[in-house]
Amino acid sequence: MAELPGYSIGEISRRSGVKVETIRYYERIGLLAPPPRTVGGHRVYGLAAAKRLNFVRRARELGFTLGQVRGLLALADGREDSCAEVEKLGRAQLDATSGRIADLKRMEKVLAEMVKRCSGGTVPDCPILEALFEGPG
Amino acid sequence: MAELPGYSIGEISRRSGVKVETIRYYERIGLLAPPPRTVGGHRVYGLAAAKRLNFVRRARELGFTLGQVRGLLALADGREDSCAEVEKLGRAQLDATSGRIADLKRMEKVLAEMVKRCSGGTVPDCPILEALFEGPG
DNA sequence: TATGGGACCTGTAGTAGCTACAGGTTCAAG
DNA sequence: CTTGAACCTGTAGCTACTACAGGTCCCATA
Repeated sequence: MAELPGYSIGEISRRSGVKVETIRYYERIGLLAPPPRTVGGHRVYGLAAAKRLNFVRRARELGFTLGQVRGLLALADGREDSCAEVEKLGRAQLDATSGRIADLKRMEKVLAEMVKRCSGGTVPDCPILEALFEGPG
Repeated sequence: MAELPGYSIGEISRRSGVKVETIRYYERIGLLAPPPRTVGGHRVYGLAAAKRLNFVRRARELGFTLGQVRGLLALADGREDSCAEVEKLGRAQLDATSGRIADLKRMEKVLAEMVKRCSGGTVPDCPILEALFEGPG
């Protein structure tokens, strides 16, 4: 009976791009199933773990919260007709992202205006501070 | 000797748009000077406090961290030739904001692509989940 | 086979920036 | 004078990690 190849947490970290501490954290909060251990207590992973962690990392990079990632993983696991659900989550995330961009663009505009007004040289009263004090309330 | 008008924390909260708990929090972390109290222990503020809190709120809305806000307030207080410093902070914040927008736009693009691919109807294997599993590593 | 040192282990505490209690006191209107 | 809304303190919780401290394990080399 051939042994399955086993990977240490460090190895799986390298393969997934998720830090060792973060992997342990994910296990602690129940996002990841606890893997088997060596006699000495070290975690031993299969390649599926790296795939799963890669999924988590990607989703996090796209702005999904860990709660949402949990949902996505559940959908991915029990796969019957989950696609519509997944699409809903994806769409919601897309909307949230677009909204966040709009917010930041407004901020960017105000900041650019502030900085521009400041660039005029030495001003007695700082226009940036004025802008912050006098801005809409 | 006329008494200065005094405002309760709730009043100042309404005037500044900063929540009561948050005002107390700001005081606790030393962002705000502790105001005088009534005999019974209630905080009594002047209008300057509302102005300052308004400043903080505006700066926070523009994405400055509390540490940066602390810096801005210090610059605003000791006002001699601080304008250049303030401009530097503003410019840095502008850059950070632009960078964040660029990040989010990348995310938005990927999400939009994922969702679009999903919209084709009933698909056997969910393209969103695929994208998350198979994405760049 | 002994050993050195890097990788691993657990558990706890810290980060930002609030928010939400619990359990009590004060203030102001009626 | 009574009621009840607003205030008080102090602590714990939230998200998503990150950083220790203080120990143990694994394995390549001598």
